Amino acid sequence: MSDMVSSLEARRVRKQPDERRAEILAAAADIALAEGLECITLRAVAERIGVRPGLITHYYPSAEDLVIAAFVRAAESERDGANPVEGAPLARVAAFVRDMEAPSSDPISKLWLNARHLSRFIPALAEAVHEQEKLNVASLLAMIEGGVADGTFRCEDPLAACVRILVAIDGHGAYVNDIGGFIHEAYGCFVSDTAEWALGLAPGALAAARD
Amino acid sequence: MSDMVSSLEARRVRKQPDERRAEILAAAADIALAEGLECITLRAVAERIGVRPGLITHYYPSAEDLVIAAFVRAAESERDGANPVEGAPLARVAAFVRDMEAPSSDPISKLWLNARHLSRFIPALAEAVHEQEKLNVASLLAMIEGGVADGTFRCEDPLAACVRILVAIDGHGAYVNDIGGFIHEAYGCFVSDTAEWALGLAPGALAAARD
DNA sequence: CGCGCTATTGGCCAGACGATCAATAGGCTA
DNA sequence: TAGCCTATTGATCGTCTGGCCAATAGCGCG
Repeated sequence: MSDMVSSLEARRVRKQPDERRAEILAAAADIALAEGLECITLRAVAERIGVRPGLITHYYPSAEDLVIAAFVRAAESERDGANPVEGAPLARVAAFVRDMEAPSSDPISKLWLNARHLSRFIPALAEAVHEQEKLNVASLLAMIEGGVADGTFRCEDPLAACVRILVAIDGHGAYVNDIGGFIHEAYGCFVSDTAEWALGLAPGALAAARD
Repeated sequence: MSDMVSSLEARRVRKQPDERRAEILAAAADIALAEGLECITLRAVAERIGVRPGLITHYYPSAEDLVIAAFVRAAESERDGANPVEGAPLARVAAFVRDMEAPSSDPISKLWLNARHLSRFIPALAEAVHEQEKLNVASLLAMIEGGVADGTFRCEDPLAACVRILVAIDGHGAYVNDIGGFIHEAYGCFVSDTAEWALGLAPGALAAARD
């Protein structure tokens, strides 16, 4: 037990560039979700994976690029992770809306709020946000069009309904950092209510679809 | 012309503490609206009013307190500035909604987005945001209740309608830093549409109320 | 008119940030 | 097993931040 994984680990580990790059990006994405994009510093990322700050600069010469890449990765993994492609349109939208309103979505809500604000100062991040937005639109729009085709949803303009639901999600997410609960229960189910309104469903139809 | 207002102004001006405090707060609020809360630094505020950074610390020993005070002041001045107490409820809500959707509200939208995100790291700011929220609710709720009383609006729960409209405003404002226009016109009039839905108005009723 | 109170200054500190570069050492290959 | 390529380090720089404190000078009062 002379050289176990001691607390003062100083052993230098050499990895393949691709692997190291992926490791750095994963660490940065973790920080983005858990602590915020502003906390993605050379030193914070380096410490998390047990290397020296200079190495982060070596793989990401511009720290700003790492921040943007971390946001993209976090947003992508979130979209891929919780979007079941199976099931009826009503059930899929109901599940999507439920997830968005659930506390489990707080980290991703915080990330989007974070990225939307930071886009003010980082134009390249604004572009990445816009790109991820379009992907979210495509994902939700597909669900809606499926429901319109089989008569479940009743709306003239599926894209308009999609936009309304996504904006509602951002409105809901804007309060993710608030203290205490909100003033009224209408906040907690704002996304559901808006979705029902936008999709021409009866009030409570989405809540009922969650068996 | 030996000593005009030269570019290298070094003359020391002595003011009353109250006056100086107000001057500092006003400068900080200006920065908050124009550049963002993160740009309220001792040096930035000092330079704007032609004093040395140390003086800002003298009046605001905690720079964080100045940031919070600047947000409160900017939010208050905005609420006081554009809320006509006269007119019919329909006209007042229509004007309020129109203002929120207009590009002229971009600075205040950016400020709220900014404050909501920064609340994640500054608990005291989160409290201030919550306080300003309650004031906004009270202001809008009064308008709505007036319209419900005279039969203009048809909604069972005025507070629920108020909450829905305010959340819609935040959803709309979340895109204030986006590049290019949005994908669909449903975004541009999301607040109007949501307000009509929440208040039991016919689609287009608010737009029509803007003579 | 001159004195004293205090608003204001100048200087300085420690800490965190991104970035750069020569020196080092890990691990594959011959 | 010896050696080379390069991934990784350590050290250092310049800049920004908030915060502190003694010294200075503006302005009102006597």
